Amino acid sequence: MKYNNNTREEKSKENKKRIIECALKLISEKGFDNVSVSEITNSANVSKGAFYIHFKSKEDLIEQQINIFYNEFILDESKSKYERLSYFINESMKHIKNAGLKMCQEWFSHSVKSSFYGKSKLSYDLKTISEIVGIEKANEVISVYYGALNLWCFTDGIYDPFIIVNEYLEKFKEE
Amino acid sequence: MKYNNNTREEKSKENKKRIIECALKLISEKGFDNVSVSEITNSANVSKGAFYIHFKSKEDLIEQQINIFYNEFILDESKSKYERLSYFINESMKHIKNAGLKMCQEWFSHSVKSSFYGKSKLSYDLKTISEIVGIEKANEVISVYYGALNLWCFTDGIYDPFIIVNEYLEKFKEE
Amino acid sequence: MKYNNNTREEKSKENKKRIIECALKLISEKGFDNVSVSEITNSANVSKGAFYIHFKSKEDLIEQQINIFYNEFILDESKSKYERLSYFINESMKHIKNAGLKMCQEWFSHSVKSSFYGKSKLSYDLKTISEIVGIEKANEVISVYYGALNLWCFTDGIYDPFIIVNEYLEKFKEE
Amino acid sequence: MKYNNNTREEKSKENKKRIIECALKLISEKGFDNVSVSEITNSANVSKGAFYIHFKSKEDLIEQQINIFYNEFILDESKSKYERLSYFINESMKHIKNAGLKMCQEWFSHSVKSSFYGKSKLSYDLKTISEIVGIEKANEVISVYYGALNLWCFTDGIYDPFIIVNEYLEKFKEE
DNA sequence: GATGAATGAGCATTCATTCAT
DNA sequence: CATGAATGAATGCTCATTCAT
Repeated sequence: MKYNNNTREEKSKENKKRIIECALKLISEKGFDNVSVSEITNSANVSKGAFYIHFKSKEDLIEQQINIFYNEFILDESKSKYERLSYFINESMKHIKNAGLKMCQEWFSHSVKSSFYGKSKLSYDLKTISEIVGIEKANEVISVYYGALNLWCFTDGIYDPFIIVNEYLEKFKEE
Repeated sequence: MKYNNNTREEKSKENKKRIIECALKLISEKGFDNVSVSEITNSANVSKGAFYIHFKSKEDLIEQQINIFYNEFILDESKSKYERLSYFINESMKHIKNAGLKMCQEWFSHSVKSSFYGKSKLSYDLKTISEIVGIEKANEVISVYYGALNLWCFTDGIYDPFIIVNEYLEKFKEE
Repeated sequence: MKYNNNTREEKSKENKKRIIECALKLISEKGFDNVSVSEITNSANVSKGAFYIHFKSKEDLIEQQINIFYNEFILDESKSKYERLSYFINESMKHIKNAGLKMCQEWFSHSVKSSFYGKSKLSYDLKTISEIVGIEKANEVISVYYGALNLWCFTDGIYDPFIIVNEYLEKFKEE
Repeated sequence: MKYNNNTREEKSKENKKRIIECALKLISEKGFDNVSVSEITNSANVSKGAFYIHFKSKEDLIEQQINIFYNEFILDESKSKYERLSYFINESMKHIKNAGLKMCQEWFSHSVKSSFYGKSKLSYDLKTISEIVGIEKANEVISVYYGALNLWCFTDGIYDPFIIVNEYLEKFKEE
């Protein structure tokens, strides 16, 4: 009985995982609004009903997943201000670039309208960066960081956010 | 005869104007995707068909209007680098803030996915700012500028883009 | 479990059957282009969405049904050329007359524009008749056969295709 | 005044002529149902209203024009039965082939549903052919003739109606 | 006669969500 | 938990026709 249950639970988790994987793949290819629940469930080889077992709604999926951008970085307090700032932002950006241009565009497009999700990453970034450079400078750093990502998205990948951000970060070297 | 013609044309133009006004109002309240053509025409008191006399499609409306963010500024060459940069960016931002937070969010959301429209503003901004501070610094300035607007959008208006950008621009005072 | 499944499946099949029945009835009364999906689903007492579970599109319905005119006949090789030809064509015509004048008109109207579906019946007829009378005569036989059906359609049923065709077929008696 | 009137009338007639020409061109390219009144008037460089001065409805246009297939042939009584039959049918078919495959498909598609127009050509053909070969044989001749045209339409022009019909007509040579 | 903006019913199709099985 | 048929409101868009000018 327990064994069966475990199997069931595992299958269920696998289903959810597969739904998420397929959904993210499709969303990053076509954009959230242009992917239907049917497409997701077909591609994940589960029923439409299964989707609604794991997610309250289609929105819920993206809201659960958008945290892909919101990740924990362990900051080593022994490093210099510049090193920590650079580490945090570069790691974050690697993470974002990894998810792909389309996914980042999707994230901007979505977050900009629905402040809640933008906020969850934003407030984490703000908190982390504030701890390093103080609250006054944090807004500017965030601006450059988000602005560079924007440029990357706007130009369909032509502008490299790493270059812009790291050039800007240079000025924290001296401090 | 000519007069009559004018009246007809004028009525048509008024209709188009009213459609645009109502559309922008609704879009800035609810977001482009959440406003239907029916809603727009109902609110503008014209028939659905009338919409398609003036706009090729629903997309066409926003694409015609989104240029609101793309504005020409004549820069006074006698001023200092800082003054010109500050003037250009602050005037642009005024323009954008005037259109409203929702409209700016809509613009980000739309532009980030369809590089074409983003590009038309972006390339103009880039060209103008490059002329003032040189191409190397322009990317960073744009990053801060767009990033600050982003922050404004992300936080539903809590963060003031003017403060962030102008604080950043201070460093061009000395140059 | 199996039983339940059957019930569900059966209901679904019944729905599809009812949609087809109602659609054919309406189409034969008003013509394909003058029947909307709404009319069909209303008359079949199902939702509009249900239609699209069973058919990819409105066109798909007629394309699935038009095969009513394309039927397999087993030809007894021991019979004479005339007997086999007569049997094949008369059985085909019975089949077509059964579907009704309007349906046949619909079929002509549809097939004549979209060669694909006309072709599927045509190529089958051609192949079968060629096997009996040889390829040279087959075109003429087909012409008479299709022409007689045309006459039937053109005259809203006044001309009897059986008479025309069978009179023509007489000449194969001697061969 | 009179002169002006004439000019006006002439212009009006030219307009109608141009509308018809453009309409037939478009219809023969795209099919009656797929050509809108707008397309016709745009292509003819007249206003939409002008269309409705000359034609009661869109249907009215095709109904006025479909007579392209219904043409008078003067038959020389001194010729043989075969010669007259061959002349009449071949001239008719030339006429039809001239109008184009699409137009003929359109004619079949339209006539088959609306017996009236089909009948006008049909009854003329029937009358003429009856006068040559007698009423008993006329149906068969018409069947072959219409059937061959059908084959031509069904196969998108692959089957040559002239060959089929003329081969069939051979048998009237002896008579 | 000519214009063309305006109409608005109508269309095919989509899709997030539900729920009986 | 899982299924997938069913729902039906909603959507963007078309287009024959009208009519004030």
